[in-house]
Order: sequence, then structure tokens, then C-alpha cells
Amino acid sequence: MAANLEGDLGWMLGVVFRAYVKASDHALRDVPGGPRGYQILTAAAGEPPRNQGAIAEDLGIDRTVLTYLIDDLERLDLVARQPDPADRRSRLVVATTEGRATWQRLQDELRRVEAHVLSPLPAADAASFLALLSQLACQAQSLDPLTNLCEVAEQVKAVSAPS
Amino acid sequence: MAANLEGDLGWMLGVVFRAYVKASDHALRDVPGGPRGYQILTAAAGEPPRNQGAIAEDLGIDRTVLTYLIDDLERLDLVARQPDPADRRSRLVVATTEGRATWQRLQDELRRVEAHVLSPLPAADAASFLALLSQLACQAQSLDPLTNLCEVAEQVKAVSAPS
DNA sequence: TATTGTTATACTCTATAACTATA
DNA sequence: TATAGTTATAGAGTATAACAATA
Repeated sequence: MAANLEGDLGWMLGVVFRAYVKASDHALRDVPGGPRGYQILTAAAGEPPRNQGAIAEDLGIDRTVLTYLIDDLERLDLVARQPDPADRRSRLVVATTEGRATWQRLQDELRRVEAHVLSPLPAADAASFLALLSQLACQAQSLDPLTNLCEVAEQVKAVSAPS
Repeated sequence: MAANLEGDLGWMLGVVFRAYVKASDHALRDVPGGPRGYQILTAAAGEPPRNQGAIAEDLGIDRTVLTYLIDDLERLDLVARQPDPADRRSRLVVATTEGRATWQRLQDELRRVEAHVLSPLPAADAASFLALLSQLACQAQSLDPLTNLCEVAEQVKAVSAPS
């Protein structure tokens, strides 16, 4: 039985993930934390606003790490901590006007990065890949953390984003 | 325009990658370096044997990191450094008999882990996902490093693994 | 002069624990 | 008593640079 690195799921995921991080590096050069900073900005620009614990779960990072990342984004005036009227221990992370503009610009650039990473595949295959990956990610995310981000996203999409 | 974390390629890859690492954690509990240690073992069990620089490229890690990881695997008698007859600077990393047995056992376990991570998808979709991911990984790997691991793997597969 | 591998150092990232304030 | 967030500390992981051996 031949030992082929090529067929290993962990290896393939790592290679593609690193390729994406490297390809997005230039677009995210001014965002503290790179892809994670962008993901925080995405969460902060989304609805409804969530607190730090929920965002940390979505991103798969420790809440202590998130504190520093939010500090950096707040220092650049991209996001703000808002008191949660329902729970005074909790802080809702929301994007500022500048943060939303930055997020919009970054999203456009990252779409091109994604297209580049997926460029080895024909368009139909790339779409299939994204759909399958989305299913896997949502399932993995819903099993592990207590909150199911994907269901929320589906609801928001259905309500607020008329296609 | 809604800001959905759910549609971000980087986020999805990260979620699935973390899910895989976590799912494989138990199977790889005795392997130094976790998934990376296993990948080194895979490379060491494969043909033809390669030197440390080539393996570091395949795994996307620095050669200085690989030195320590190989030290640990060698200490457990799973791999050995062999002098390269063609270049006395170079060291070929090969699996020992025990290393091959360990690799075989780990591979069986990791196949179950992979099946678990892919279990949200119907079997046909899981196969499609793996095929598409493989294409992306091979392309990314062939663009970045100088060596094209995937072509080598295809050749080896065609020659030595009659299906 | 360039390359392979090693070592030492420093830096970054992440995890652990203790603390404050709320619930 | 439990939770949200912060801070400080330590640990793991990673990168940088200098070195020896070889090409």
C-alpha cells in the first residue's frame, strides 16, 4: 500500500488553507490579525450584533485572543464595543461607518482572491465545491459550539436580502 | 448588502480544518506534532524517499521546524535519516519497519476520521468534494513550491498501485 | 558562491489562570 | 454560583540568522 500524502484530507485542507491565507495577505495587509481581523469585521458588520463570546465561538478562537484583536480594530476605528442593554456584562461588537466601508472594500478584493484560489476548477465545479464546503462548515460549526451560526445566517439572508 | 461570515471561503476552510484537526486528535495522540507528524510519517513511508527540504515544502513548514519534528519521530524509532548517496549534504527520511506499521494503523483510523468529517454529505457528494479539493490542493502546491508533489504521486500511483 | 541541515535566538500566537463586573 | 470580559503569565509554535558540511 503506497503512502500518498496527496490523498490525505488534512494535508489537502492545509494546502488550500495556506494558499488562501497567502493569496489574501496583500488584500488584508492593513487589517490587524489578517483573515481573523476581517472575519471579526464581517461579524461586526452583520446583523444582529453579537457579543464577544459568540464571535469567538464563530471564529474558533479563545475569547482572550479576541480581546486583543478587537482592541486593535477599535484603535483603527473600524469597530466599537457597545453595551448590551439586555446584559450589562456583555458587549456587542458593531462596525463603525468606516468599518463598514472598509469591510465592503475588502470583501470585493477577497472575492477576487477566492476566485483566484478556485481558478483551477471550471466555474460549475467551483460552485459545487463552495456549496459542499459550506455544508461541511455549517455542520461542523453547529456540532461544536452551542450556537448555530449557519441557521442564523440563513434566517437573516431570507429576511433581509431579497434576491 | 449583508455581512455573512458563512459565505467566506477563509472562514469555511478554517472551520473544516479545525474540525478535522480536532477529530483526528485522539487518533494522533501518540504522534509528536499531531497531523504534521503523521504527514511526515506518510512522506517517509512513500516512494521515492525524499530529503528534508522537499518534505518541508510538501508540508508547507519551515525546514528548521522539520528538524525538530524529525528528531522526535526518530527518537520514537518511527523514521530514520539516511545519507543520500547522490548528495552528501542531503538526508533522506525513511520510515522504519515500526514506522510503517504505525503509519498503516494510523491511516486506518484517519480514514474513519475523514469519513466522520465528511459524514454530513451523501457519499457521492463526499467523493466529489474530495476530488475537487484534491485538484485545488495539487494546483496550489504546484504553483507555490518548485516541486510538484502531485505529479509524482500520480506517477507512483499509476505504476505501483494497480487498482 | 549556493545549498542542506542544524542550532540558537527571538518573535508571534495561543492557552491558563486570576481578576472585575455583572447575572 | 455562574458568566462576560479583561489582564498577566507562561507555553507552544514559528520565523530569523548564523553556522558547518558539502556541492
